[in-house]
Amino acid sequence: MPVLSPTWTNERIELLKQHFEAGLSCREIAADIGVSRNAVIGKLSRLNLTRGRSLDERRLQDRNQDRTGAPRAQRAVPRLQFEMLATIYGEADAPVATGSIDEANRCSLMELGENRCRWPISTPGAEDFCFCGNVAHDGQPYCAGHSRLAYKPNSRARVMRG
DNA sequence: CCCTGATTCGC
DNA sequence: GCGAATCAGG
Repeated sequence: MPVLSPTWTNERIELLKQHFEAGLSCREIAADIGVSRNAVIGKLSRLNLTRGRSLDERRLQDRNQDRTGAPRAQRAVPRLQFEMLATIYGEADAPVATGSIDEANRCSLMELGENRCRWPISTPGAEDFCFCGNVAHDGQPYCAGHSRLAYKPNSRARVMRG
C-alpha cells in the first residue's frame, strides 16, 4: 500500500468483526486498529453489527447471566475502569508491572486458558490469527505489556472547538 | 467526575 | 460512506 490511505479495507473490517465478537469494547478495538472509537462504532452501526440496536432493547437485554460455565468471551470490563481511573488520577496503586511481550507464547483460541493473555495477533490476511498467550493475572484479559497498550491514555486528547 | 455505546449530522 | 459531534445512559 503505497500512498493511498484506505479507510476501511477488508482486513480492517475483519478485525473489527473479530474484536467485536471477541467481546472487546469499542475503545479497545479503536486502539488496536488505530482509529477513533467513533469511527469503529460508526462502521459497526453501518454494518448493522450493533449489539443491542436501540437503547430500550439494549436495556432490556441486559440483566442476563449465564451460570452454565460456558466460556463466553469473558468480559472483564470492571477491571479496566479501575486501571484507567488510577492512571488518570495518578494513583500509584495500579499494579502495572513490566511491559514484556513474548511472542513465543502466542497460541490459538483453543489453547487460550484463563491465565492467558488474549491479545489478538492479527496480521493483514488473518491467516495466522492467534493470541498473545502470555501470562495474565486472574480477571485480566491481557498481560501486563498488552494491558498498557490497550489502555493508553489517548482519549483525553480532546480538541478544543469553538 | 468519568466512561460506555448509538445515533445524528456535516463533509 | 466516512467520522466528528452529539445524544443517551451508567
